[in-house]
Amino acid sequence: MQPALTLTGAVTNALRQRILAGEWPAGTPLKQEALSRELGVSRVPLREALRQLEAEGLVTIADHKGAVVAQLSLPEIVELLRVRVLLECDVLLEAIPRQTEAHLTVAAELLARFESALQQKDISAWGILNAQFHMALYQAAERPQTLALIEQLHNRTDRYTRMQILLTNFSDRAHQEHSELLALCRCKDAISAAAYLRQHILHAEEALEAWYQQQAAEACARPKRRTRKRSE
Amino acid sequence: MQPALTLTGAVTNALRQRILAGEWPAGTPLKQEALSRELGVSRVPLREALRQLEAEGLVTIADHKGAVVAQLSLPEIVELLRVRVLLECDVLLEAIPRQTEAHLTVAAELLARFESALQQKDISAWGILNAQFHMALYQAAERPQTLALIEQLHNRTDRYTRMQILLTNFSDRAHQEHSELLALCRCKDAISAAAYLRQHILHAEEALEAWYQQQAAEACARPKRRTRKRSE
DNA sequence: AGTCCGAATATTGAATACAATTGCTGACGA
DNA sequence: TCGTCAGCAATTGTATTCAATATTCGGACT
Repeated sequence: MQPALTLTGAVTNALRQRILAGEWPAGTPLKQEALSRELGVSRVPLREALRQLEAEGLVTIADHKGAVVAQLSLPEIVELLRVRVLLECDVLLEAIPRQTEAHLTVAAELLARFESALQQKDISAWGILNAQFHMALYQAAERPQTLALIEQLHNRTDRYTRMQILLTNFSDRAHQEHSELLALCRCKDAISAAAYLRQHILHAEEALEAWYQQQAAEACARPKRRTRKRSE
Repeated sequence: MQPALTLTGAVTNALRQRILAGEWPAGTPLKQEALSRELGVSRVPLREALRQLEAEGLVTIADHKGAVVAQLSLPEIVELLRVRVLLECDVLLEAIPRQTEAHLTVAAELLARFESALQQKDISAWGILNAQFHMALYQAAERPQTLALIEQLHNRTDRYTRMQILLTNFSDRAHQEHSELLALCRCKDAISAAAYLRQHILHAEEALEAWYQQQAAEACARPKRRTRKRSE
């Protein structure tokens, strides 16, 4: 994930990171001219980066209208989380018997940094560390293609699950669940770990649904509201 | 999937279709100048299309070296087929209770065209119809995100499963399995259908493994062989 | 006042032009 | 004979320029 040798690659990574960090809310237009000037490149590599990110599901491009940060509806998020349950549980089952102490140490390390990020309310760090912790658990499965798919799913869903954590004060629960998950991996109880992981993801889904309900209620109570230009 | 309003979109679709049709073997270099001339566009939209296809897993781009048609090793194919088992079975379970007569009719139609394509040894049509048949069965699940993921997985794996079918004379078996699958959907036996689908995909995997073994043996027996330029 | 139309502006799409990198060829020397 | 390295050709990467489409804003008309 270093700067990359080509500008297109560098821009792709930079944009991906900034989107994942939540710098722009979902739906924010990504103007080619403005972004390319800001990044100090021409529009050509920027456009290529946007195409790639579109295929990754992070931005949505409408012909002749430009790109916006991808937006997921609640049913869409639920779908993707369900896919994550299927893939991540399967991979975890294969990973646990192969996990060495080294793997677990890496995961524990990430979990510690995750906890400190939670305490400092460092939202963007949270999302990254959460994904990295999950990935660390799966690494031993040695299924790179599947892991890449899972990573893409995280990239698409983490912005939303993170939002849920932040707004529902589930930080404690999230950390506790991660700790328990790691413990189950340590004692090689793959079945229990997979079941627990399933619940972990489904909990996030439930909390997110509840939050959406509340959000919808608020939006309904207050009449519609126009958004104005963002300042440069 | 019509010509698309922008050249980038049109080129993306055209290249995707030609790759899926097997026009170029895996590993074939896709020269920008040659392809853009052939398609009657400049290199700009072509490059954007290649980026998108790379994110879809259909081509591989190496910096400053160009794009090649994506190539999967046997373990990678096995991985992706396993993911397909997980996703497709899950979706099928949800689809069957919701399938109407209309859904089943569409699937039956595709199956018939699939059969005729098999008889005519129309390889490229085979692959498309196979994927479309599977998709038709899942349509009723109303999980568009998951279906899109499954479609991408088909795009990446179908070239290989098709090859396996062609070279192992499993055409009869493939058609028979599809018929049986459709029958199980008709009698709303979701559990059996999912189990059968699982076996269906795993059969393809086994046959493919066998073929790879044989292929490896041949390659080992015969010394290496240089490939020359393709004619324009 | 409100709505509809049209020119001006902003933004995206694509082609051309230019720069940088790769790899090929062949001469040179140990 | 083999390796090495200079220089050229081929290819990709990026910037600039031009064209097409969308949006905005102002004014005329109902």
